[in-house]
Amino acid sequence: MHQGSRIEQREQTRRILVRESRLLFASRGYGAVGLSQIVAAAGVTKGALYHHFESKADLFRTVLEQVQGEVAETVAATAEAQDDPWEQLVAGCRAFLAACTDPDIQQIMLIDGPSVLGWSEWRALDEAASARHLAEALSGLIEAGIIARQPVAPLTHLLSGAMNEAALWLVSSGDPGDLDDVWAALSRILRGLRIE
Amino acid sequence: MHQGSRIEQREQTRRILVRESRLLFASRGYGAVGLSQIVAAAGVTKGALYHHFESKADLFRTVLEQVQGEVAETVAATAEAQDDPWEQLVAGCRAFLAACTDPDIQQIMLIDGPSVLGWSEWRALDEAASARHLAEALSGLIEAGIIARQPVAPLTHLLSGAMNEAALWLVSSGDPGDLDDVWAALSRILRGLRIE
DNA sequence: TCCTTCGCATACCGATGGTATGTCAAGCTA
DNA sequence: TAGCTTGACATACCATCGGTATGCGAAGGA
Repeated sequence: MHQGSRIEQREQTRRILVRESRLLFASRGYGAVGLSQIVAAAGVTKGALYHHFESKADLFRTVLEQVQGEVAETVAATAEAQDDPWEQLVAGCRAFLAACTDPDIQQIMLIDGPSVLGWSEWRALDEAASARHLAEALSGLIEAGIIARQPVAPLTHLLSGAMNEAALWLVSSGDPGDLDDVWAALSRILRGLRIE
Repeated sequence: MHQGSRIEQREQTRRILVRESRLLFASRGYGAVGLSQIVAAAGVTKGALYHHFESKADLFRTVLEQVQGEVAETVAATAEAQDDPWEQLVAGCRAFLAACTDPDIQQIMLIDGPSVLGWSEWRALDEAASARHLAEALSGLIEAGIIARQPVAPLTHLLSGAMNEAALWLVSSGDPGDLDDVWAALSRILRGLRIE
């Protein structure tokens, strides 16, 4: 069991706690998961958990940051594969929508996140991970004269909220064909932003 | 204390429980409110609470339905004051945005709702209260040839999610002038839906 | 007037998140 | 390498939580 140096052991324990709690939070929801289940799945005790995290919510925050980081990375990579700034926005939105079509990611990032951490803190984390890129893309397009000059923050949140809710609906609807319909509608909205 | 007939007394106790728990849920959030605080504020005991509701989540559901009902009523009344179907949509969206710019309503309807009841149940309640009207308005405008023919459900959720998130941001931003900016951006999106 | 019903209070329960303390190995020091 | 310190946990414990079982007294039908 115990092997490796202290910092290696420390990081491994922490990684296992994050990994197992992420699985549990995703599958059953934050409220329905007890610390006892988490530490049992991780093969440690509550002492270890509270040695690494200061509360159950703090552990959840770490998990949420990890999930948001992965989503943001995927979206950024997809967007950067495009050359044209407009195509970057479109590809990024499409990638975000696709990434959020994962029940585990939804449960942590969209459903429990705001309730557990409070909306303002959730917003700050989302801002740092994803929304900032969207806002930058939009303001770039404004500077380039592609879309009408306007404050970016409201538009960012309108689009972000639209995609979040649409992704949640997509999963609950069950019909995979709905993804095309959602994307068609979102594309129409995005296209409507362009100066004719 | 005890006065009136049995059904009057019953309904009064129930109303007080809903009213007080609504205040607490709104101000502190579902998770941070204990049943002991609720029954203390209502001047009853847990026995009374569990005589009327089968769980804490069940009580919250009743509160949520009340909040959603009030919002839906306000929105519907505002929309119906307009004659033109397009103006009804615009006025309804504006009224919804304004109604959701209330921290108490947000905490219950937008933040805790999906987490406490699960997203699918929250969606069903929202559908029954508000989203159905939005969907009907949109499909009416499609039939009238005002906006492009397309599946209504995706568009409904995109717009609904956009307004929810925008309302949350509005409150956190603090600047009341942002409401105009959000409305301008939302108006642009709505206008973009029209067939040119 | 008796008796049933029912709205609610009281008393209690297991489980939960959180804490205080104990323990033993890793790693520095001499 | 003996001894000491640090730190990564485990163990034991606690207050409070949501939830339940039971008791009780008034309302309302017989």
